[in-house]
Amino acid sequence: MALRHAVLAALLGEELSGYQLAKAFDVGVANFWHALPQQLYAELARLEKDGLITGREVVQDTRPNKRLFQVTDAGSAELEQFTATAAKPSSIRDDLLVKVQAADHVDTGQLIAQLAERATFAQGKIELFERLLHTMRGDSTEEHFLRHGERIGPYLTCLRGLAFEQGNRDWCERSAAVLRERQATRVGD
Amino acid sequence: MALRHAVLAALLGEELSGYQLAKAFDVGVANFWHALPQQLYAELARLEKDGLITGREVVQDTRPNKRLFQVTDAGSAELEQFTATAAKPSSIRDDLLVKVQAADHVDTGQLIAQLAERATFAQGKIELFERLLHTMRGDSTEEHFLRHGERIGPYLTCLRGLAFEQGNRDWCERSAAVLRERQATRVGD
DNA sequence: AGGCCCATGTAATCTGTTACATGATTCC
DNA sequence: GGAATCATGTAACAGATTACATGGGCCT
Repeated sequence: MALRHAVLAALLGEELSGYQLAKAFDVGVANFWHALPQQLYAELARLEKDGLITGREVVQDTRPNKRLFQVTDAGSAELEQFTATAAKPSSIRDDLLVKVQAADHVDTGQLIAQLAERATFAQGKIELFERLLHTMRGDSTEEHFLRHGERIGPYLTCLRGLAFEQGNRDWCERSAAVLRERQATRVGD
Repeated sequence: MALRHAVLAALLGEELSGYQLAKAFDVGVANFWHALPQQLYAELARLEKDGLITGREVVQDTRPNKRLFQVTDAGSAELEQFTATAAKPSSIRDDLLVKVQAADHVDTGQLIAQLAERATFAQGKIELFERLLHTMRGDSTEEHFLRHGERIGPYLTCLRGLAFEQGNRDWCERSAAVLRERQATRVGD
């Protein structure tokens, strides 16, 4: 039941609509959790029913109306309690790693192509995260912002996302290079 | 349907029983995928039914009998095909990140404690992965092993696992330090 | 005219987790 | 004597993904 808490955490600083939340939880941005729009709309309905968030309708003329949600006191308390319970460690679950595990038994060309593609994707996220970090800290240095900034939670999670994608990029490039070199060696044997 | 392929990839090099697989996919070891024993037994049954693996009974007197599974030609072909399809990027999904996202609104002491605990856990995995890597490459250097070793797939995925846990450890320590310093600052204000 | 963005959902299916069940052997 | 390890599952439930549905406005 952690999506529940992820949504609460996302709504802490700002009122958001389901649609805006969906963008924040999308693969392109999600720096601390990932979920699809359908899950989010369902979760928002449940959270509202349970009184942990409240929604207010915002009428728009040029676009469809939307509902903005904010966390209630009960929601805050729920998050507080969640934080107090032990977290189980997260683990990797990645299609690409499965393919690399089988690297010695499958088509190397395909694998190298996919590693290159993933490295590019990771690079894109790295640049996005760097922009986000810069926006959050404004003109301060990171050091100063982390000491004196008002809201550092999102900054810290974004730092983790950044390091994760740097890890992905570096590992993809290294693995692709290794596989390429072995291809060349085999030909030369 | 990637658990299916993760199991096939794990069985590529060696015959394993459900129990042995379960240990390999456990949180403590899993370097490229994670799954519980129940999932694995179910998946093995399905894979065997579909002819992608075959099992053979091994009778033991001092321990319960076990079934060892190996990948069939059809299983290999399935993996090959899986490798050819595009992989969707993996994303982070971690309770601890959710808590840090809410760092500015929840009990800081609790959070610091959990970050410290996670850092210790990560350190344990780092040491485990380092031992595993050393075992796999034997007396060769990493460079030499990756160029000329026979089976490098598991080595590469283990490298990713290692980097991931180093990232976890470093981030946990950094975040805990930041939160601790802010606590101190607040008291001193 | 075609495609993307805003905005919200329902329904069916697939995957993953939690709880439960059994029973012998080895280690402390 | 009690805990951990070996060894294999079933059943119920929770969570996530895929497919489908709707409809106006904006951009090229």
